[in-house]
Amino acid sequence: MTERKKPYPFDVFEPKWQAIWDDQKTFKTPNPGDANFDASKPKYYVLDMFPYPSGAGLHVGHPEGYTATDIVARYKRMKGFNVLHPMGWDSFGLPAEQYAIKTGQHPAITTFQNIDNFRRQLKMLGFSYDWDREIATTDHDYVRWTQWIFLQLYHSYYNTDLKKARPISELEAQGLSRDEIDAKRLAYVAEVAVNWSPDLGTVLANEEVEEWKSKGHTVERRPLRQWMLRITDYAERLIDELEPLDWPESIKLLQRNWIGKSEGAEVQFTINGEEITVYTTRPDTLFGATYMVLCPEHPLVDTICSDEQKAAVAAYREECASKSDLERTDLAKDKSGVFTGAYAINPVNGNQIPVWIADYVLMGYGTGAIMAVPAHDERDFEFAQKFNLPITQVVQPPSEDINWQGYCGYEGTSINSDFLTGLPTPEAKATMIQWLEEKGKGNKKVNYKLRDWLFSRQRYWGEPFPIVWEDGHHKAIDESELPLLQPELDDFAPTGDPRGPLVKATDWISYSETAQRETNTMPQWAGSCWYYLRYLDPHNEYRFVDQAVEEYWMGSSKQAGGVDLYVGGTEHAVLHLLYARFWHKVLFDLGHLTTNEPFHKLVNQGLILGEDGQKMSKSRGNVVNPDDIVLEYGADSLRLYEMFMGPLKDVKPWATKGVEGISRFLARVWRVAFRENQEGKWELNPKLVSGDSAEESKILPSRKELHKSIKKVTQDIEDMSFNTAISKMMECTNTMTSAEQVDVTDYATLLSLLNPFAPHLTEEIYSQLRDIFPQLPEGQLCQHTWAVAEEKYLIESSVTVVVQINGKLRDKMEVPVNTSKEEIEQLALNSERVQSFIEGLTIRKVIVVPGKLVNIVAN
RNA sequence: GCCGACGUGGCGGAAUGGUAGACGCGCUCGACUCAAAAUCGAGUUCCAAAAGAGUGUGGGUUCGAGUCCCACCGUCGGUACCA
Repeated sequence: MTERKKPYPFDVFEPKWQAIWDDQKTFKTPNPGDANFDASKPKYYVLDMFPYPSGAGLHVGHPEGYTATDIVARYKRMKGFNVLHPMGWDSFGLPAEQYAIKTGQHPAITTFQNIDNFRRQLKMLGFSYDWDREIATTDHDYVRWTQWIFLQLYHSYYNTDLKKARPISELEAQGLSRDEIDAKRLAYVAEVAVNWSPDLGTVLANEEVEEWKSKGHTVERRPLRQWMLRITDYAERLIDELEPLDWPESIKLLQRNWIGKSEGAEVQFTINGEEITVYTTRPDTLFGATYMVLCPEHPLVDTICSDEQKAAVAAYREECASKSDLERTDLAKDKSGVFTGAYAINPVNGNQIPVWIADYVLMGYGTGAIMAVPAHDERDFEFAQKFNLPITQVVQPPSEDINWQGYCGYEGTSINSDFLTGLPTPEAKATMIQWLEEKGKGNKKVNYKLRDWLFSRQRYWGEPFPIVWEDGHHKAIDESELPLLQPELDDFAPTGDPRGPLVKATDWISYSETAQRETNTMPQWAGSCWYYLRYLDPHNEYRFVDQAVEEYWMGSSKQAGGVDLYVGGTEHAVLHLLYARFWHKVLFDLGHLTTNEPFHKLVNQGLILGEDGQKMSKSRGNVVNPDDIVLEYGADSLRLYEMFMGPLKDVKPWATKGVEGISRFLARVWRVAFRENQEGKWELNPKLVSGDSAEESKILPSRKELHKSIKKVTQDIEDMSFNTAISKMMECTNTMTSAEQVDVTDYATLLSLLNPFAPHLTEEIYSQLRDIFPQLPEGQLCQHTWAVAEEKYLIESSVTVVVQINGKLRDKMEVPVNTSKEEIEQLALNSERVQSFIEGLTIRKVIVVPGKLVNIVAN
């Protein structure tokens, strides 16, 4: 790359201002109780999703959201808010651990190096974070409180009457047994089928399986004893309390679908005198239940299976057990199953129906058993066809055109259904539920797709559980023993032992003569579940966050949720945002927090694609490195370009030519203030004037444009429509560029509008101008008050009114602002062009929109 | 399959139901220069221009539709036997 002259000297002043902000702690935010805290100002908490500090460094996607929040943060400060704008690191994670295994280097070392690199890159972009609040989830001090929160979960249960978490001590007081209590904890142990990767030596979340498989790792299904968090108890609240939040409707929907609420009934069938419960959303179709299906893992399978079918059933169960969730769904097209030899009695008509097992019924949802109604369920229909099972129609579709066979989901009228016959579906459902409840054969039931959260991992680089095992029972260690750090290990490699690599630390494991430590660690989600709370009070040694501080930053009497603005990618629409909401609610229930929701307003930035319109990836070779862009065009150009590309939430392709355009714009802003002299030095542009040297007529066009810009930019920032704000500032700059004179205060005001977007350039120009024009207000622009548009400069004396004939544009005319409707109509009709078009036509109607247009309807 | 978002110049994108294409990129021409770069100025939806056409397609509502309604097509994202 050849070194060419910079269009303006960003390479000199950008590092200079970054150093000033660092040294003077310009963006340090005091807490309530701190010396220079101003309680009269309203608060505003702007949060970014903190990054995982990968070895690859910052991606251009990071500065997109981070610039948006930085603009808002700087704007709100100028508007007179106490602004909290922190940054930190989500620094536990599998990649660091894999790298450690490969190189033998401790993951803490690479993690710290990566954090240093990320911090350098973020500072290079001039974000106004309060770096004194920086945290990393791997900090010992942070781990301590993550573990403390886990203990809050461990020591709580969900009280279904109060619909909130309550301390376990309440159950102890009720005299419940140890096992009964353990079965109610929000953090509990269960034997579950997991995705185990022998070569990674850990279980993986369902959504991680694909990724690691593609990297050549093997993943298998096996039952393991795991820590679980009882998020399902919160399913209802996680749906209901989403409602008042200012989130994109599509994200709310995504969460609702993920939680998957459905309303129906549980129905008791009997097999050989034993009761078995099924769940259905269509109790009105009970008369059409012609067979029953249990999932292969159902506990009743062994007891009901007939001798003749034992071998076949056992073979089928084995086949299913070896399949992963993924393989099971891959084979979704083709139904498989085996007859158990048993028959169930349908409670509504006493019919004997065959009981099958099939893998299209899942253990984890409902009761793991279904009544099959092949006439009105697509899957049951397929299955019944394949195995020649009877099909009985019990719902008449709403229209003759609809084929009832296997057609599901419609509501119609019950037929062939005894006491339900003739009833429309909603009434039939209600009637059936009432009948079941009266006979003690079933009840109304709400079900959720959401499963409990599998919370353990078999990794080294994660928070250890503050738990020990004694006599086969788990128990919490004391809070005073926190943080419980991982032992030092030279070898982190997986052993194949499903307890994880920590089993190698024999000294560490041994807690006492009789007790041993839990060797599982927490998933990466743990740290990201509450980091926004630790920012509030990051150095507190006594509490995870001080109560008064938490109440100030998170509390609000008017809105739901504490963080005023949260910006991040859609990839976290469900998991992170659901997990964080869950933890927040538990802490709220236990009295530790003031709001029941963490994030009031959520905005998702859109993905930035490569120049080729494809997703950026190393293999495609279309990755843009922010370091390169900053070197060539400067940080302000990168910031501005990413905001100018298009609406924040849209997916949009990168174009380096576009960065050049933005760089030209910033150079134009610079050249309103400075011009190059003979020696190539920048000197004051003589068009900048003040006081007596200003000629009203020469400075007025710029001033008018400026005030329009103030209005537009203010509104656009409020709407987070940054691209249009920038185009308005471009227009204003263009006006000043071509003006003969510009009043220096007008120009300074433009700089203050641009300051949140391009902080380095604007501070540099302003500080230089203040040396020449001492009448300008003191201090950095970012500490000034946001400009207010003056009405007198917004008023125009005349407007362009367009004249349409039958909706087609035919003429334009310039009229004084206050011209009456009647006058405008007359002027339009008198226009020569209009005359030529309406010649020979009859005018039917004339519509006049004052100040805008005239539409003449004629034929 | 289902759910959601989106379809506007050569490109990124603007448009409270009221002048479609702001602003920027690219391109063309001009000024400056020995020359180039940079910069500044003019132009740039299509058609040679007038007329006309034009916001994925077809209908509808309206004096007037990119915008509202119905149907369809396409692209992207999420989800996947949830009974």
